[in-house]
Amino acid sequence: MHRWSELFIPTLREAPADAEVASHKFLVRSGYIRQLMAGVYSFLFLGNRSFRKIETIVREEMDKIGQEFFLPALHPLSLWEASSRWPLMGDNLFRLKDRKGTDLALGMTEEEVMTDIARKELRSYKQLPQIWYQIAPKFRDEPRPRSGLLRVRQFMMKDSYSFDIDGAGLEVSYRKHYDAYCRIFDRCGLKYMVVDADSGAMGGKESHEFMVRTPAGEDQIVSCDGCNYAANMEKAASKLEVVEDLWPEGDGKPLEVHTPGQKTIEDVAKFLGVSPKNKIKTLALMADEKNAKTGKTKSRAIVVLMRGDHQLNEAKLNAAVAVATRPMEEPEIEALFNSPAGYLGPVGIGWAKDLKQDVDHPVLLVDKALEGRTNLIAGANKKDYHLKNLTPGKDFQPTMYADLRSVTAGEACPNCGKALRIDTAVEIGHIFKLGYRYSESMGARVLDKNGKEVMPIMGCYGIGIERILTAAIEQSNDNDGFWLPASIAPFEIVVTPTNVKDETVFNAALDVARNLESAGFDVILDDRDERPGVKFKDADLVGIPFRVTVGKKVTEGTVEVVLRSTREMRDVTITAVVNYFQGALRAKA
RNA sequence: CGGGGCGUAGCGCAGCCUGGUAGCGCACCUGCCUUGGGCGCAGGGGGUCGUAGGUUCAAAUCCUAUCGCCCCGACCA
Repeated sequence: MHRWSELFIPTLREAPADAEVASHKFLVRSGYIRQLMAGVYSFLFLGNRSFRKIETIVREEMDKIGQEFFLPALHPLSLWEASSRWPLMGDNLFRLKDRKGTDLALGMTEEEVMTDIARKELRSYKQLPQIWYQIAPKFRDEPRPRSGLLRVRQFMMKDSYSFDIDGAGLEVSYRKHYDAYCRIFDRCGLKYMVVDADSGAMGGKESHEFMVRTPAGEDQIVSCDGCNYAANMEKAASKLEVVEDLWPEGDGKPLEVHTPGQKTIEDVAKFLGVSPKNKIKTLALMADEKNAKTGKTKSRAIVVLMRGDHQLNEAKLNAAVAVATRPMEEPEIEALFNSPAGYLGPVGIGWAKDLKQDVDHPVLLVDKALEGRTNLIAGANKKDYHLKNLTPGKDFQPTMYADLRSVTAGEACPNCGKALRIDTAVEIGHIFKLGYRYSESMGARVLDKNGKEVMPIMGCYGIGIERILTAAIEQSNDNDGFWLPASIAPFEIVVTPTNVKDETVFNAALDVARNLESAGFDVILDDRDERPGVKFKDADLVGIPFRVTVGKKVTEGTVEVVLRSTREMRDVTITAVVNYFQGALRAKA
C-alpha cells in the first residue's frame, strides 16, 4: 500500500516562471519531473510510475507484432559517417571521444544499428518477415529544446524496424504497425488523428503521423470534418476555386504600367483595380551549397512565383529543390533583377531550363496555381513599374512548375470539397515505408526462393513515450491540475481521509484502500496529517482520475467517489466501493 | 545561428535607475490551535545576489567578459 506521507511527491503551489505550456507547468507542479538542464529532465516517483505504465502498454501491443531488442545508445561515429544520412543529421548528433580518442556518438535513431544486424545475420527469405523493436533512450542535440517534455534532448522512444522480402510484405508490416499504434494510443486514452505525412530526412515513400491536436504542439495539420482527409502542412493539398483571368490589354504583349511607390501586392492590386489573385508574387531566394570536395560555397538564385494571395510553404519548396534556401540580400537582388525589391518579376531573365542539368542559370519555380493562368501582373524589374499581360510559358519560361503553396483554413477539401481546418498538433508517432535505402547502402541481402540475391525492404516506426504523457496532459487539464486516463495514471485512485486523527475516519479509509488494492486497483492513501483542503488540492493536481473521500459520512457507512475530469461526486456505501470501481474502471478496459 | 527576456532562499518575486544593513509571499522546522477546498497565532532555520574580472573607501546595484535558462524565428524521423 502506497502511503502519501511516506512518499516523495514535491507538489508546488506555483509553476516555475519559465514554464509556458500547460503540460510543462503541471508536470513540474505535480512533482512528476524536475529539470536537469535545457531539454533534459529527471522523472521523479509519480512521473516514473506514469511513464512505466505507458511503456508497458506500448510493450504489450508491440509484443503482439514484433520482438523486443535492446540496442546500445553508444555508437561508433564511423557508423554514422558510413551512412548517407550523416550530412542531414549534422549537429543534432551528440559526439564524444573515448579514452583512446575514438570518435563516438549517442544514438538518435537506430536504422544503422538495426540494418547492421540484419546484414550480418539475415541470409534467407525464410527468415523474413522480421519486426524488431526496442524502447530505449535517444539523444538529439536540438538547437532549441522547448515546452518541457515536448521537445527534449534525451527522450525515450519506441522504435521498430521491419524487414520483408517484397513490397507486399512491407505493406503487411506497415499495416500491423498502423493497427498496433491505434491500439496503443486508444489504450492510452488519447484523442489522436492519423495524417498523411512527408517522409523528410528518413527517405522512403509512404508515411503517416499520429497527431494529437493541442495548441502546445509544433506541427500544423490540415484536416476535414466532412470526410477523413488529414495531412500535415508539408503534404496537404486543397481544391482551388477557378479564378477569372484578366482580358489582355493593348496588343496582348507584356505592357509596362507606371505604379509609382506601389510595392506590396495589396497596394499594386488596389492601384490597378484588380484582385491579388491576378497578381504574381515574386520571391527571391538563394540556395547556398557547399561543395564537399573543395569546401567552397556556391550560391544559386531560386526565384519562386506564387499567386498574389498565396503563401509559400517552405517544406514543399525544400522538397522541390532539395536544398535549404534563404531570402536574397539586397545586393543579390540588384545583381539578378537589376531592380529594387518591390518591382521584381520573371521577365527578361535567362532562367535555367532544368533544375539539375542547367546549374549555371537561376531557377524559376512557379506554383501550380499559376499554371494555365493568363494575363497576370508582375513587377517589371524597374523601379515604379509593373507588367501586365503576363502568361507563364509564353512571356517567361519556368524551370519547373511545383506545388509550393501552403493550404489555408477554409479552402476546399481535395476529397469532398468541404472547408478544411488547420490545427496545431503534437506528433506522438510516425511510421515510414523506408524501402531499400538502408538495405542498399549498407549491403543487406538475402536469397529468395530462386536462390537469387535480393535486398530486404524496410520500414521504420517510432513512438515518443514522453509525448504520450505530454499530449494526455495537454488534452485534459484545468486551472487546478490535470487528469490522466486510468491506464497511464500513476495511481488509479487516491483515497483521502479528511482527518487522519479521527480514528473512525482513518480506519475506514485504510479499509477502503486495502480492499481496493486487493481487488487489483492501483491505490494511494493520502494519510498525511494535513487539512482536507491541502489534500484535495494535491489530489486535483497530480493526474489521478478518481478520488475516494472518506469523511464524516463513514458513520453512515458511505464515502464519496469523485471523478476528477468532471468533478462529478457521488456517495457510495463502503461495502460497494470495490464493486463500483470494477464497473467504472475495469468494465471498459 | 539571428532577435528578445531573465538569473537575488526550494518556488514566485521586490530591491538595481540614484552604490553603503539583502527583503516579501509561499514552502520548510518548533509549539499551540484547527480539520470538507492551499486555516490561524507565536517563534525559528535557510541566500558566495549565476560566474570571473574591473571601477570604488564601499558593488546585488556601475562597467566588461563569460556561463546558464526561457520565449520568437531558423532548424527539427
